[in-house]
Amino acid sequence: MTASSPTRRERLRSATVSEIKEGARKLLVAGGPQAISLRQIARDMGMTAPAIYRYFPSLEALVVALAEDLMDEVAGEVAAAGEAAGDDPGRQLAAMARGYRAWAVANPVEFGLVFGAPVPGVGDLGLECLPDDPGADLGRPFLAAFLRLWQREPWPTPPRDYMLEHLGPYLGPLRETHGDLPIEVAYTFLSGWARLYGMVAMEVFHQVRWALTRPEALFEAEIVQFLSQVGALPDPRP
Amino acid sequence: MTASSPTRRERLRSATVSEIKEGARKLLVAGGPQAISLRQIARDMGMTAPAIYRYFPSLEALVVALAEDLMDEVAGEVAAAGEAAGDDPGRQLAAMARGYRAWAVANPVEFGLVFGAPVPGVGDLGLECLPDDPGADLGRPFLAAFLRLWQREPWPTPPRDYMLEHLGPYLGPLRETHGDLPIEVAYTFLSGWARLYGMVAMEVFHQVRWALTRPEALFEAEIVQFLSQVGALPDPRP
DNA sequence: TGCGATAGTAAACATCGTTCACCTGACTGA
DNA sequence: TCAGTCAGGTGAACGATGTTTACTATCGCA
Repeated sequence: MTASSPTRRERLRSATVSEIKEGARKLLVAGGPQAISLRQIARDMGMTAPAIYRYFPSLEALVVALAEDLMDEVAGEVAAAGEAAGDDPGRQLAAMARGYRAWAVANPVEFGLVFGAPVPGVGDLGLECLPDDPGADLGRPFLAAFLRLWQREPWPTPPRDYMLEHLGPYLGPLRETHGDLPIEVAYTFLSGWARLYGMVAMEVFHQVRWALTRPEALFEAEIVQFLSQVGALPDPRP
Repeated sequence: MTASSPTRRERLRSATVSEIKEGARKLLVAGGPQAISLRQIARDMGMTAPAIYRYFPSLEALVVALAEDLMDEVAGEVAAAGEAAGDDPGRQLAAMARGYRAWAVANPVEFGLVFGAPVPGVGDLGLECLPDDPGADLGRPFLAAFLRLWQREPWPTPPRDYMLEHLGPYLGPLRETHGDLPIEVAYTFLSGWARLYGMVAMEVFHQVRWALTRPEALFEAEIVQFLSQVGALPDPRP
């Protein structure tokens, strides 16, 4: 009576859970994480605040659940963008990077909740630090594309010995799920992810406005530069 | 009677202002931005909450002032690290990057307040989007080091025409204070800053734990890689 | 010495998360 | 069919918050 056919009660319950999370997101978007208020959500739903405690043990737990949903949402959009880009791993990488930025720019407050400073008790409890981290779902398609690209034709990287010594011992979580991952691919993936994350967070968090009025221009230039660096584009230099 | 000799009242006042901000920072570190409470600060100071309104018009204003102080602090430490690194601009860049990361790792919550998701009303009011942004003080020494490095010997970049067309029109704020800045330097600076910011934010915000147990290792590898890319290190490749 | 700005207090208001006691209505087992 | 269990919801209450208002005392300058 659990998975096969959800009983009527379970359907109503999950609908209410969704409505609560929708209300929380609306408040989040309108006024930031601080503006998420149980009482306001309940008012919007025509309920009273204590009723929400039948569905979430605390406000914090609700925010954690919302953050997990948002992580799933962005991971889904990124993966979809990659799949819609055809079979070439280079194009897939570009499409996924653009999809990630597009989601972030379209949902800046949500981005801050999921990818920003961990709200005390949220980031440390909800998103644990182990291999089944929700972040892994986001990284996986990037990793797969890098791997296919590498198998087709390797690109220049720092010397293998250096990476094996300085990076290898700390790739534990990554190697548990991808045991056969060449360290060159792991390095390039991590380096590229940091560049992507940095570029997007910088734009969404307003950290670059003092120097650049159109961050998307730099983003596109970096995509071209990075892809040519991993041999996925004709070298853009003359 | 303003600048020359601060009157006794002014001295006491600025001491109280500092004490308030110290209390705010203590609460920030202990429990995140949400934990900054006027009443708690006042209690710790042996006062009542409304007294603080003689010094700050609102809690938000206090947080903004604290954030500005923190930005000054990190900018000062970064600049000091650069100056302590001698005359070579490559060494200066490495020292400043390490100094930035060191401050962030030592003060993660403060980093989140200054470089994380803009608290609604804080990031948008306090850190305006124009050339006198406090972020500029942080970027300036990096920019200067890049410029000296470029004047000594240029490094390979994307083609000048591409950058002039796609990036040039949006460098307004940067060019107002550095009119003669070669666009290659501007691009390298922005790209490098995004990489540095991304690497540090990723570590401090716990966005990479699922793949890497020791982010500092990747950070150091990236410093080597980047510096060799701009010709500030012997190429680490065999 | 007197006066005015300054710093501080106490009380109050609206809001918040959370807990408790209570109620009600739907589903279930005999 | 009927009794009973329990999920879902309410209302009141507690302690905490930011903020405003009215009031008071004290410091420092003329």
